Amino acid sequence: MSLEIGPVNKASLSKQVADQLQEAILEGTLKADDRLPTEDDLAKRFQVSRPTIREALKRLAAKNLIRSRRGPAGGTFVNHLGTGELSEHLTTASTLFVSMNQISLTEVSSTRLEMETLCCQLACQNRTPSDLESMEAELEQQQNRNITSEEFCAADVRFHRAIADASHNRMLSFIMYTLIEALQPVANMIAYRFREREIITAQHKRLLVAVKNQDSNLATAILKEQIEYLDQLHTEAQANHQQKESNKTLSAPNIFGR
Amino acid sequence: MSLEIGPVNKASLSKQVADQLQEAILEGTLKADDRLPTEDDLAKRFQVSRPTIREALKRLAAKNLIRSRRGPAGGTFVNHLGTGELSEHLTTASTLFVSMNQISLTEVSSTRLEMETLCCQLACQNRTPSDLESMEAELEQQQNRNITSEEFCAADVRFHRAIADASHNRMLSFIMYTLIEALQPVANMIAYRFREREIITAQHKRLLVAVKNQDSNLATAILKEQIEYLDQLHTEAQANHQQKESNKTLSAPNIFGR
DNA sequence: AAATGTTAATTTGTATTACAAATATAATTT
DNA sequence: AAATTATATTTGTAATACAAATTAACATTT
Repeated sequence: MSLEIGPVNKASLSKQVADQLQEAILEGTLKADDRLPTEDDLAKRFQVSRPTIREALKRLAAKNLIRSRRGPAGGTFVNHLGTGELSEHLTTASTLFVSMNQISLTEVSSTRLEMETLCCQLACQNRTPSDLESMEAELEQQQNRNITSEEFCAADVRFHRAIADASHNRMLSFIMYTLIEALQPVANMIAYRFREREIITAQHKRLLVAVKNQDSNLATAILKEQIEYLDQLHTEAQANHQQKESNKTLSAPNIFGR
Repeated sequence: MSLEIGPVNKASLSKQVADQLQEAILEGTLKADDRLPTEDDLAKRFQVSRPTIREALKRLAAKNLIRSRRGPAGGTFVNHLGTGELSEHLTTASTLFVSMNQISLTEVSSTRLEMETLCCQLACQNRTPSDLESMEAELEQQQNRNITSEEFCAADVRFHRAIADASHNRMLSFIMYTLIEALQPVANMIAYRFREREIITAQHKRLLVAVKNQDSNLATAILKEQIEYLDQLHTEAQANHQQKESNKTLSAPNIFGR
């Protein structure tokens, strides 16, 4: 019998297994909520040991492609990836990207301005009553002076997400989620004071009206105004932050002390 | 003595370890090309077994955060993540997104058109001689009639990546890489015939000149022309493809036959 | 002395086995 | 009949051993 060895597969077994499983998911052989065979089963089918299978599964778990539960009726299942999970996944990647490649927040911010402008234009065309409602809901939260700045930030994020969704272009929403998220640290750093909150909220209010009236030019102008305002705040805040940064000792117990 | 148990950490050990390591990379404690302690060392430091460490490492490996080699002077190293590696990671996510959420390629394509237009405008402003060189290099490859259609597609992808890079906005490049990649299956499906290759290549040639001359209007017009042309080809090809699809039996040896 | 081949040590990759923890189902008891 | 307990199943963790790869040192030969 032919041994079928040939050019030895260089990739590690766990990677090969992971790739085959991922392929099956992508191909649709394994659909959302499908249950994979048990680890023992997989080990038998792939003719490898269980730890190898587990390493492969961890690769997929890191990509949020699968989840697993213990017990009978437990097992490993294919995740149904929605905008949420995937953009979460994107976010970690882009956060990494921003932090490792020392991308200036200016670059991120300018990209966001351009893309959100695009969203705005589309939103003016395609917004439905339900889109306007979700924007309005967030706006009301922002007008409540009793919420913490974290809550205000979160409502801010959701407001901008609502604009993205109103574009009714899911690919665009997907990307915007990431961009908004990537700038979240900045928003937190600014940690809106009440005065700034009011300005932002007022801008949001005008923006909502513009979108409702399908006035694309006005909407994009307000958007530009807001993002430039935020950039300005950020630049101002940076000086203060620099000080804190230099005082900050590495408090986390360093595992890699050498 | 207080037992320090409290609300038991619900997350699995391997996840906790992975998170701590990722944190260390993000924080900068572990820099690019740094070598992690050996797996045995890590096992001792984290007080867990080696398989657990390995599962954690596989999670990071799946994100392309680390690489490992065997042997002395081998070990596990932190990757220096560029646009390429990270977007490769994202590609699976966005491909999934497109395939699972049934996003119409129209949406993806229109998003790409808008974003690449933006890239083009910036590229006209900021392109350096080296940018033009890399575009030219890919163009020459495309003019060679002896390459396969896969190679042509790859050169096409690289050409558009070069435009994205010429914008000199890394965040934008990052997103564009993902978008270009997400449309790669479409390009493969069209599987350029020679006639179409020539048209595409001619468009690229004009595009290069326009970018070189910093003629933003012309460049974006050509881009629009190309993407609309591709959309048209795609629509035509879809009919033919539908047939093949229905004839296609699941040829791959199905591991999950039940 | 220099080049080359060989051996040994180190580190990741894989396999085996065993047990712990969680959880759903079935059986048992009240 | 309801609550509780057993039990079986499946993932999570551990310990250990060996295989494969690769580097470095050493020995051998020219």
